[in-house]
Amino acid sequence: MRMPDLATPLIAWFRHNARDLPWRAPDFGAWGVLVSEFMLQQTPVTRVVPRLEEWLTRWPTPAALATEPPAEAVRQWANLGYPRRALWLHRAAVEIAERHGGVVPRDVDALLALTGIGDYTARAVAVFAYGDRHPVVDTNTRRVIARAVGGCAQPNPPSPRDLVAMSTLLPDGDDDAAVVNAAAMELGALVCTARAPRCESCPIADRCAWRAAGYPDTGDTRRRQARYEGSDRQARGAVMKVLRDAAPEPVAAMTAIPDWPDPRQRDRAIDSLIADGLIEASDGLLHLPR
DNA sequence: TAATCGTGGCC
DNA sequence: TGGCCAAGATT
Repeated sequence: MRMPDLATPLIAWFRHNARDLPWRAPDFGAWGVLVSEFMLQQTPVTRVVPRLEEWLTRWPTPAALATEPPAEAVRQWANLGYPRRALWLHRAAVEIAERHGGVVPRDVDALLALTGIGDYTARAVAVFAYGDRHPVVDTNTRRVIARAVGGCAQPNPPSPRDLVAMSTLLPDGDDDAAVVNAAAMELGALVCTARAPRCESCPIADRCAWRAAGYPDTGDTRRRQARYEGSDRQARGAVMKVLRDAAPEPVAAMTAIPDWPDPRQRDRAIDSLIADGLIEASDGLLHLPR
């Protein structure tokens, strides 16, 4: 099966339809891109934008963040969710200060060696901050490729094959690689969405394998998210909120979420947060990590 | 490989 | 209203 040229229409579409997002400013910098990618891991764009501005105003460089205790990163993270990302971003900043002279590395393997950076984030930084040619594959891109190339309604679970598939869509030179990567993501976010895709305004509809096949329901391998209400995650989130709001003052362990319906679950949440390094305990008091 | 990990908006 | 979804990484 020959691969249709998707890059050309994607580039043209992106030039006219890309959202004006802060990290797309030409002088935004590698640190800003790195912070934005951490925040964007599973958190919607609209919630990230204001927090990102605050973060970069307070810590304009990795070294600035590295001089602060992790507690400040966790507190500044606020309600973005998955607070371990704040901890990992702080660790990454320390590693960048110590191992890379305070400069966000450009090499993908060096980026992958940083705490909290995986296949997606490493390549996103190398491509969007430095303009190098690598495949950048997020959940949007996987869905676009699954439909346009694979003819399936939904992507398979993430796999190294995704990187190969995206590579074949990139133009040869470095110049447009970043645009095509960003365009595939943007198309998935705005047009080729998970629910109710807007195929009537899709720039590659005329070469979409899923459309050509008549939009078959190819099944759905996704697993349902666990219920949040009443979960350990909810208990952990409640504990973290109490400690964030109290910081820098510590909180007595017995009074953290005192009215939680299940005391055993509350204790389990506290223990797991300590194990994760998100909180610390001393003399029966809980506080954010110093 | 599969489970785990927050939070909030949307339909 | 409750399930689905959101620029993933780690273990």
